[in-house]
Amino acid sequence: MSETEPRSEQAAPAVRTQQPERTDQTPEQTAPTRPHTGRRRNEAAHRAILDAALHLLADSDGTPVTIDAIARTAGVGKQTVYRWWPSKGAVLLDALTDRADQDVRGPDTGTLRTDLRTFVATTFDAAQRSTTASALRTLAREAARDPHLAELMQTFTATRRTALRELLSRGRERGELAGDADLELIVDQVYGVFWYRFLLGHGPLDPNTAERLADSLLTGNAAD
Amino acid sequence: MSETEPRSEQAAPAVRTQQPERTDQTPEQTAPTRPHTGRRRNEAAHRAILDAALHLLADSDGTPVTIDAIARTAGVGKQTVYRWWPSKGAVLLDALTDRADQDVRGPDTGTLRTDLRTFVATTFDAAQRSTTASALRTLAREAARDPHLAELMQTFTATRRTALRELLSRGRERGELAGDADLELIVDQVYGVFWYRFLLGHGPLDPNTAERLADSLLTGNAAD
DNA sequence: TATTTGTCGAGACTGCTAGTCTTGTCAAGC
DNA sequence: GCTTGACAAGACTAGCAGTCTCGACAAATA
Repeated sequence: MSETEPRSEQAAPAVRTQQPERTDQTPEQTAPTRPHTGRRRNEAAHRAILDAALHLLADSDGTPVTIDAIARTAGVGKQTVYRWWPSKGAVLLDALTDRADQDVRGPDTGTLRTDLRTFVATTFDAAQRSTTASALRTLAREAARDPHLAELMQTFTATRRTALRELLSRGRERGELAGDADLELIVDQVYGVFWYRFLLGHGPLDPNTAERLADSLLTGNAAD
Repeated sequence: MSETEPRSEQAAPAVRTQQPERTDQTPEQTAPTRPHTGRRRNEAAHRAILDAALHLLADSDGTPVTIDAIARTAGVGKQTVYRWWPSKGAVLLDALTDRADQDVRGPDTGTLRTDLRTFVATTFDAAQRSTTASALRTLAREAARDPHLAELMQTFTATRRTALRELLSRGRERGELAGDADLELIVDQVYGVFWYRFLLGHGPLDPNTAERLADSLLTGNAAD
């Protein structure tokens, strides 16, 4: 999620409401740029918060994760959390995407069937990993109530949607899909099934399902 | 939702925690069945609560509907709400399904393509009606946090899923689908796309989309 | 070294909500 | 007239997000 939270070693999250580090920059005024004063940010606390959040997200069996719990687990004051993240959702999303693979480039083997099968199977598989799965589920549930978090998640999923759309687009140009195929609808069929089964858990998200889904989408939208 | 909340003129909801009306029945003991004493249930209040809930559900622009607001709008004490429904979610779901068409029998024209197109289009259309749409969205968001409500909603949606599955099953027996077609996956593609677009609102749920989706599902799962 | 600036942990506090409990009232049957 | 149970009103508890305050502490500067 580098586009939403471009954190580096010392940078603050982009979504901060106030950015204390930048108040001295004040463009248009030729204020003397004073690089930094005062105590520095505690990186250990920063890490501890993210770790605690991820840990709680993964452990919580549906029960919502509270900021109090995160702060207590991290051995940190609540204000320290709110100093660096604007809301609970931002912390949770940041914790989840912190270590996630950011360059979601879809496969490009030259054959749409292979690419799509791989993409769907990889998507299903990645979400199933026990560390991620519970955390992602909890996050999605939180997003249902928190519009701010929902927005953050949209930009997160948009990256993956785009990768899939481009994968399909390449295939369509090669004639492996009908010229008038509705790529957006195909994307939604993949992610619709994914989220539906992921959140409700009433059906499998195994490699076999991935293959069936990919193949039926190809056949259903094949060139005449 | 008569299967979840079998209310009639005098019956209490099935999901009640305590059932004051039944404490005197105590089976195994041949207690004298005393039919009823005390003041009767106020049907006007009952209706007012459901109406208020539906009204608030439809009006709320994402903001959660509170029990206080329902009670106040209905001109009713909070305890009167909790006397007849076990939780907020139960009230909301009951309000939404109160007037809904309960016999969700899928169409059966003898041709799968027609049946499926109609079913999908009807599903999309029904959810879009302005009265229902906002209420259903709010309800789904509430269900994300309230496991009890989630369970109630599952039994609600199960009826519709079954209708679709049977529609597909009939078509498969007529040879309009491959013998090994994964009906459950097709059902999930329909409802996956539906809920995905309905909740996120990033793509249309119009008749054209319904037709495309139905046709691609048929082609993608056609008999060889 | 002393001062300033800004972070830290701790925890009190506000505001909101679900759900419970209490109180006094009212209606239906005995 | 008495009992029973529904009723409106509203106080109350418990949990949570987010704010505010406090005294301690660390980095840069004078």
